[in-house]
Amino acid sequence: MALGKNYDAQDCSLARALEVIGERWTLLVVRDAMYGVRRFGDFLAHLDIPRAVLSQRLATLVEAGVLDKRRYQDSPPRDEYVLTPVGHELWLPVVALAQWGERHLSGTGPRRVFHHLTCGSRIDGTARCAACGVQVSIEEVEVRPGPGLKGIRNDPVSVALRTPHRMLHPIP
Amino acid sequence: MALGKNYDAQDCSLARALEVIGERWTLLVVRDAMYGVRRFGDFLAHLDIPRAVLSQRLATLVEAGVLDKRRYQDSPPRDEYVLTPVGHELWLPVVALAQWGERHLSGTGPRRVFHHLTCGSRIDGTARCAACGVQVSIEEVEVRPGPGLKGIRNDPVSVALRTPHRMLHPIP
DNA sequence: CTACCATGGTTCAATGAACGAACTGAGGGG
DNA sequence: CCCCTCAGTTCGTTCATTGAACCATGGTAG
Repeated sequence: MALGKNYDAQDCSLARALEVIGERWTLLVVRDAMYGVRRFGDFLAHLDIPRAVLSQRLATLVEAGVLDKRRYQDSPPRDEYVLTPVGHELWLPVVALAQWGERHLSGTGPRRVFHHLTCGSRIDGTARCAACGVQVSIEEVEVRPGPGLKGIRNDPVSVALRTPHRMLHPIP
Repeated sequence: MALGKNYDAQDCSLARALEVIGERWTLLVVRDAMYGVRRFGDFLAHLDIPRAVLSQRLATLVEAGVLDKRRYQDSPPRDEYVLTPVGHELWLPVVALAQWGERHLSGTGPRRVFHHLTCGSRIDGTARCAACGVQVSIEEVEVRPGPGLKGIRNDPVSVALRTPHRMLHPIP
């Protein structure tokens, strides 16, 4: 779908949020960044998204302060996109939505499961650790493949996520 | 914006969720339904959305089981759109996103504040009551206007929300 | 020095979605 | 009989997404 960008008439924080992360593909780009995807080519291969759209979305997210674009080598010059602290805080909405989708729209059980690094227990839709009972920030989380995962894709990101992986740590 | 509808290549619960609530306007329709908006004309006036788009979004949400369309009077025949239990569970993602928008994108402070009906304390981005420490479902919540609210709009919904209002209860 | 490759884009024509104004249709009410 | 309301549908224009092709930078191999 195409989403227009603005909801000018809405005096509402949700509308402001949607102007940043409500465009098509944007929240999936953020999800990938949370997994640790950082390079243009990896986003591209994992998302199956037109290059022009990815380019535009990354620019929007950088401008909104969700991603930071930074040089990680000079020769040849290469930039990577990394989540800022503002981006980290999208963790809560993202888990909440993913859990809703898992509960009501996915026939097959969870595709990926989030675990608390320090205790290993599962994290629920409010980003709380079931065992510890505390709010868990994204830095303390590990993704593991779940029973509903089909594992059809063979891009580097999908391959890396077939084994447990610490959130935010670089892929591949 | 326009969002295409599918993310076929993504084997991910978040992608499934976005196929339902990720289209332009859809999440704002859900938010309005949470406020208690039920009639076509009220959504229309409050959202400033093209009629054809609203019509299509309502149909999608009904089909996905988020809204229920039901006759509430026979003469003249009139239908209303009401959130289902599946729709109620979008409460958590919606507060989480709204709170993120409020924290990082709204200059002026919260536009609307959610309070726990039984104790009156504020509800945070994980839908927990600050005082009671429990998870609060949408049925037990009241919206109140916040300091950042501009109050420019004069449609029936905006007017009704200028005073505290219990979530899900019919507007106006 | 030249050819080729990888990465990270931009450009462009075609398709599809959103927009907004006009129209339809069912059903009162005066 | 005329007019009004509510809930849509239809339609031409504008705008976003798509996907293929192209470009630019900087290695690297011969």
